[in-house]
Amino acid sequence: MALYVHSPDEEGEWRPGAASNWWLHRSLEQLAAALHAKGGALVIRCGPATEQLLDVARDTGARQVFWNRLYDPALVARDTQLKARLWEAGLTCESFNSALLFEPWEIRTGQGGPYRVFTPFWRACQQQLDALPAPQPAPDRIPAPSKAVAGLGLAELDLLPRIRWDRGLCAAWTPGETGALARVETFCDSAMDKYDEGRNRPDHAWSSRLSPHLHFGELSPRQCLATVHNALADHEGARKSAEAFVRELGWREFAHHLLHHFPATTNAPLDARFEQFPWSPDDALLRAWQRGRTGYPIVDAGMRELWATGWMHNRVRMVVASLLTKNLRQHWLEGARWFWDTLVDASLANNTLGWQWTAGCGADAAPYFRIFNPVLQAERYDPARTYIRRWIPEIARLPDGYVHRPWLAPARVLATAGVQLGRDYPQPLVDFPASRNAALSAYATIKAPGPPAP
DNA sequence: TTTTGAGTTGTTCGA
DNA sequence: GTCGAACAACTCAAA
Repeated sequence: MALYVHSPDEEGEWRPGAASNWWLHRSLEQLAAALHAKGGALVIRCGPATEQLLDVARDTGARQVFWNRLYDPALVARDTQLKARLWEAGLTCESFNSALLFEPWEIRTGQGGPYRVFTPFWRACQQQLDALPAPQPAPDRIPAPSKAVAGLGLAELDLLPRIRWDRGLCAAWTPGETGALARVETFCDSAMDKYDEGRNRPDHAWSSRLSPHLHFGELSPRQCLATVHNALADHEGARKSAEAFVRELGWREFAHHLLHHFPATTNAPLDARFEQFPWSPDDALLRAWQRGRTGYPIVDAGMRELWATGWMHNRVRMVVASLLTKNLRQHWLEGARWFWDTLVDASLANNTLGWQWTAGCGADAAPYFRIFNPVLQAERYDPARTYIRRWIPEIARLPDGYVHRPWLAPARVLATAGVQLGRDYPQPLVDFPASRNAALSAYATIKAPGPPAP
């Protein structure tokens, strides 16, 4: 018998957000249907996991409990206690790794410690990739519970939004294992061979979009690996792109490695000097960024894509995060919390790594001068302006030369395109060169102090 | 212990 | 337009 226990209170401050809940509902719906089709059933419960599990075990007479491990710090603590309580109650427990290629504690430096830099971490992983066991096929039949077990209806979990803001999500995604397998097949067939370059292009569907499926366990990274290897046999020319794709799986591993070894980084910078960083909290700036009204088209396009579909292209994530933390000087946690609520692939490990990396306070020594120029990034990665025009229709009629920087358009051009800056589309919230220099100065204030005074 | 090479994804400036 | 250098110095990981 399969059991899902809904217990967001046990996830503390980082309980799943609205977009994650939408996905979860759809995914559970699919899972229940898939189990039913094989003769089984999904029992849904709500409440503290330990009590619910003990209760279900009493009802069913179950002797053994199996699950796949989770890695968010609050859930590790919960599941450790859970396992002890179940053993005390006479149940046999066994947990497995399905979510990751390697357990976060398995990969160690020569000194036995955790890695803080991706490249050596990934080199160490690569030496063990070939030894990974191949994924096993799912069973054909799943036995039904021997007697009826009380459970909730999915709707009782109250996961779907009350007002229908989820239409864009419905159109963009197919949650569930079937959708996940279809996505990975489509990716291998149509985009994998150009992934090395294509993954940077928000104007095309050339990234894998597997992140929410991976996050919800509908697909495992070992399955991804196996599928990619099979596809490689067909066209050898894609080797470089396949490596790039597998390396992205490696980043996911690295994020979990860091979260395991530095669990406080969900809320505090890994680089302690950043405790002193002169952030400049401003609700109006934050809100404009959230709503896609910064005046920088590539940023606003990304924020609107996120709001509409629950997802944003990774290249654009970096650009919007750089603008928020560096040019607008808003705390990276504000960005992390917004992503947490709006992303269907919100993952504590990946979200924490991404935001700390962009803010410069994370694991890799991100050089202080890495501040994305939203105009250059837009021209490089949205050369035909299709991404901007799709998400910012109010400036779509501007000629190519001004779509990425409407504030430079002469009055006559704006008038012809029917755009009045400040009314139809905002002026930039900040001047890029000035805010860039201000950010560089702010970084200088927290640089390593000189030698200690005598 | 010391040394050495290197570090996801960038931008700007000047030749 | 293109290209290479500069942008600080530091920390990490391995030899």
